[in-house]
Amino acid sequence: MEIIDAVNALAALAQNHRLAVFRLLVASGPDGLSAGDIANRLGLAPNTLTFHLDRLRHAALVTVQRDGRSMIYAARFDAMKDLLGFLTDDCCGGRPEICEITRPARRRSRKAKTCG
Amino acid sequence: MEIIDAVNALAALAQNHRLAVFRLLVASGPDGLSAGDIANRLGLAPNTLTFHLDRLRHAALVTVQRDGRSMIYAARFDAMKDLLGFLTDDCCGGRPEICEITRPARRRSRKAKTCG
DNA sequence: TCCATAGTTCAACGAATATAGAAGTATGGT
DNA sequence: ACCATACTTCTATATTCGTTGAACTATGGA
Repeated sequence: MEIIDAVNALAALAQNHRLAVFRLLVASGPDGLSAGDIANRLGLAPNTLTFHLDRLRHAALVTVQRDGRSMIYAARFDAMKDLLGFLTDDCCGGRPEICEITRPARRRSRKAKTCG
Repeated sequence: MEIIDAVNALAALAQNHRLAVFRLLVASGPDGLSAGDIANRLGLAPNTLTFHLDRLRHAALVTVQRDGRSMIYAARFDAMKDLLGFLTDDCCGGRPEICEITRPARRRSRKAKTCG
């Protein structure tokens, strides 16, 4: 991942509505949601939502797919993973004992693969 | 972490110079770097750099400390960790078998706490 | 074909952003 | 006290961003 891609992804997420949309899609899993569902849940005007979904799409953070009259949007988990990895690249360069960043918080047991 | 905090942090990182600064600080570890060092390495004008460092500081992503005439900036690893966690909260809600996001790639062994 | 539904595109506007130049503040050395 | 160094603050400006209202496209049903 190049820095320009990371900046685009971060800029796409750096807005309250877009971040809410993306998190909603992340929580919804690979099946995604229709634009209408997203608009209803977040209380956004359809054209405003299109604007934000476009930004997420151009940043490669979501995919779209038509289903009848609906457009189904879904989070791109691979892109998300790339971004998180990029942010922590070369962390503490050479002093790994300091860096605990990518350890994703509450891992309560090996069986409970929490996603958070 | 509230969504507003996440948006602020993401917005702070969503700019090529700021992302470069932050990654440089992340790679430099807890000792940080002086503003002058950062400016030299990244080729930024001092006032421009101050502007960007301010944004990172207000987003709680870096700390500052005076050392003689120099200002020493360092990454806040705790804030970074919080942000990454927030992005993946409730991931795939209820279907953890799908979600591999927060698994930070190469974890070669439990002893080698790689930072990437 | 006619119409409703589901989204998208376009134009306009106020607000926020990034940068540069100039001036200002604080520390250290002589 | 004087000066240089190291940053910061102030002012101005061009650019980008987010929202709205209106018009437009595409699909599905009667």
